[in-house]
Amino acid sequence: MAPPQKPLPEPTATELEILHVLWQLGPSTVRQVHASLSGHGALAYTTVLSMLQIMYQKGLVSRNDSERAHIYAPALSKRQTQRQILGKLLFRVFEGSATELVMQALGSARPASAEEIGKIRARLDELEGRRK
Amino acid sequence: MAPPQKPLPEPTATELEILHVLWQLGPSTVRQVHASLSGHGALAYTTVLSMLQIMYQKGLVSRNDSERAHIYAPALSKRQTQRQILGKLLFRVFEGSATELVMQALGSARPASAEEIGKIRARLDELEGRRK
DNA sequence: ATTATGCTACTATGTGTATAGTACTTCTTC
DNA sequence: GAAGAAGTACTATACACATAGTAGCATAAT
Repeated sequence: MAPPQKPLPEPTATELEILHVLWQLGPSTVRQVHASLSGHGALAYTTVLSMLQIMYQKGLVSRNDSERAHIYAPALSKRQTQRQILGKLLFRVFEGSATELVMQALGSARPASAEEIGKIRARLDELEGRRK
Repeated sequence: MAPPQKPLPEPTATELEILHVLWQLGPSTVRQVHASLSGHGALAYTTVLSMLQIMYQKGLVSRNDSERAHIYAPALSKRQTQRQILGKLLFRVFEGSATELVMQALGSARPASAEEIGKIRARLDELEGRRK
């Protein structure tokens, strides 16, 4: 079956775990993903296989089946995925107010080192510069 | 049945829509929620009822059934809920990096007015002050 | 009092998620 | 070439979500 051209659903929590592996390792086989995921209450090999098949159907990953062991790769970059999810969240949870989102993020989550704060400031400067 | 004392699950997308209504209107009957929700492809009255019953079981809303028409109220404030969701998201999607989250939020979503940016800066100052 | 109205409880269905097993196929290695 | 290993496809199950209908009870209206 050819990769469907649907509007790419949001990955679920488990799917995200798998995607994180793929972003880190690059294109990988089921076995590699499974190995990288094995730790605590690890998933069965066939479960990872099933997940990747489902994700392929959804279009969340692409796959190369020219070799015996198919090789899966993320359809979208980590950045792109993060943006997509954040975009949805923005409306679902924050009624579209990016500022509220950022303020909450800076309030609840441990904010970051001084250096990190600097990076955020730089970004703000950039935004203002572009805007003015 | 008494309100269960479980660890409060994350509200789903539909549940959030209902919560937004409750946050806006304050404690409300099913009818009020349903009315406030009716617009586009509105839900049936009984669907809203069912949702609220489920949400009550989950502990997402409290309810006062002293009157004939039960009155539902959010269990957590909007702020609290937003934080909870953001906290989970932080790990699911951003591997715990609050800075990454904020940067992405400032990059993708329309960033906010100059005034809003000021608010964010103020928050950063606060954080630095506290930390140094 | 009888009817009509409004409200909740209970039940139901279709779809998605998470999880995994079985069976079939294809290499690889004696 | 027979046997074992490794891989995928297909099937299955249990639970959650979204949606809504029906029945039964309580209140209100005549």
